[in-house]
Amino acid sequence: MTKNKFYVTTPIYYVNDNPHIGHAYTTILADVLARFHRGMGDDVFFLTGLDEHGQKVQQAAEKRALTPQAHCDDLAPRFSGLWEKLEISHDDFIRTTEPRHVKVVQAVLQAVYEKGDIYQKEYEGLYSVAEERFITEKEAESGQFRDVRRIQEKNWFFRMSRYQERLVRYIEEHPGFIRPEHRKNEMLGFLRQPLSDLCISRPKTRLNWGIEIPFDRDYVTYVWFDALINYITAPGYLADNARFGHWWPVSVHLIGKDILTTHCVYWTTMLFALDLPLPETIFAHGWWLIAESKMSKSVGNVVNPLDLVGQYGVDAVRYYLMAEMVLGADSNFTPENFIKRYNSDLANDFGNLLNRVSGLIGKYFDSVVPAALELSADDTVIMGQGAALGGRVEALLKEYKVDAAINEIMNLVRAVNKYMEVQAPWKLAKTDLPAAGRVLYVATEALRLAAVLLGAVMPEKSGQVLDVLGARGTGLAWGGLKSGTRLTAHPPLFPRIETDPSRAAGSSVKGAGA
RNA sequence: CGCGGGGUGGAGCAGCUUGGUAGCUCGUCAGGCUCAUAACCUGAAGGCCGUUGGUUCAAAUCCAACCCCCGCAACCA
Repeated sequence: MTKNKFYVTTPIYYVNDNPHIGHAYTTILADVLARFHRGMGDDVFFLTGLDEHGQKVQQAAEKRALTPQAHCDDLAPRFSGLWEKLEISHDDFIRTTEPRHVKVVQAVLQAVYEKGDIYQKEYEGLYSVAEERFITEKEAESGQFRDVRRIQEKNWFFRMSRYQERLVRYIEEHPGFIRPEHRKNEMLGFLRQPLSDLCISRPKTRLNWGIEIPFDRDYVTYVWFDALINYITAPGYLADNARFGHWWPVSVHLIGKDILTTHCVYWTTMLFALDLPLPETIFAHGWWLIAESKMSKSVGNVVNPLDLVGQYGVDAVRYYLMAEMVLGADSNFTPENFIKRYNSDLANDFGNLLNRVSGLIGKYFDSVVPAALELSADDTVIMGQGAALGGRVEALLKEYKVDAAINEIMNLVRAVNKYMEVQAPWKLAKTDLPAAGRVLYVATEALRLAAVLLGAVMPEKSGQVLDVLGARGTGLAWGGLKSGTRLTAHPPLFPRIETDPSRAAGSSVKGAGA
């Protein structure tokens, strides 16, 4: 069996930003894909990190009377800490101020310069001091930019226009390159206009918190040839050829739809200039729309999904974000919606199923997993569904249909609940104990498979289920659950969130499995 | 005519490529079961598949026009 490699990235986030649901969503998505691929036995490299240069960082640092580096060092843990809390399993966390990155950026600039793809010219345009960038006429008209002035400045430009035709051809010849499909069309539409060259520098007089351009010490490079390069720095470009060759090209860059052009045009033409293969896939997901509560302004209850982590656990939030959003489309977040999904999927279907089987095995088999000899036709149906699940989930994930993959797993859980109802092992136990044991084995084994697959989405809760079943580390083949294993006691996996105040008051959830 | 995506029972989605009983989850109503976290299972109600024409024996599915929503049009996940 050959190991496939899977290299996944998130964008590097701007260190000055406050981490929010968007950062978290992209990163959790990357984590789920990484964990799924690890589970399938693939060789995985999962990269995330921080963009630490730029004027905003410089200004913020000045305000705090810190060096920019000290400022970054102080802010970086806001992200790395959140990732720890969200159970993110990245393999590398790159910061653009690290020497390994600075080296690569300078080498890349030098190489592209020598190739003739970087040149200097006088640029005149409208500049927004507040936004730290040149803006278009149209943007200026919008009136959304403060401190707009027309300035002239010599800068270095990347000859991006040169690669336009080649890029269009590449996109057309590689259907899976830009996803979802409509984003590809968007890019092709964008590329119908002539592409101009990309300004990649800032004079140090205006900005010095950046990477110095090796062939002109009066300038630093500005964002593109800094930030985007991180995707090749981390896997070892120019530092470790064997390692880099193993990982590159990246399997998928996960991005928000707002930075589509950056990745599909700027980054890819940079790669052309470097004679490197393009990413296999650039996937742009949608945004979470946080519904403003029109009805209860007085309460001011705009809930950030991340706030729910403390209350209901990181796994529940990860599950919700992954199951609810159709990848690529926008989604609405509401607390009501979250509670609905939590209760119906996690508490009622999944968590409760664990209670059902562990309770019955406790009652009739002294908590020892019974044997399953000679499966009936009904048993075989469940077994077949369970055994096929891994393949189905894998196929859906290859299409980036995370919500559908999760639904597929939940379908097995629902089927097992139904199977239990039909077989009624609590009745069988009174007349035919081995038959009851057989049913309970089949149900529990199917639950185990669901838990293994859900491990990518809910690492902690999945682990808890597998611990109860004494099956941690088992795989996707039917039969991972061993007869004779003693189940351990456990509290309800996902206690219901009680929304009916008449019930919420006094009724505490009784500890099951005890 | 700038380019593109979409309009499917109360909500969110699938189906459209390769026309032929409109499917899933949630919600609602009724029943069943009683092992379980008032959970689980079954059944029902609810859709002229944006509008109008066309092709066809037959269209949510193909074609045309129109209406509405959204995205992109050089850097906020």
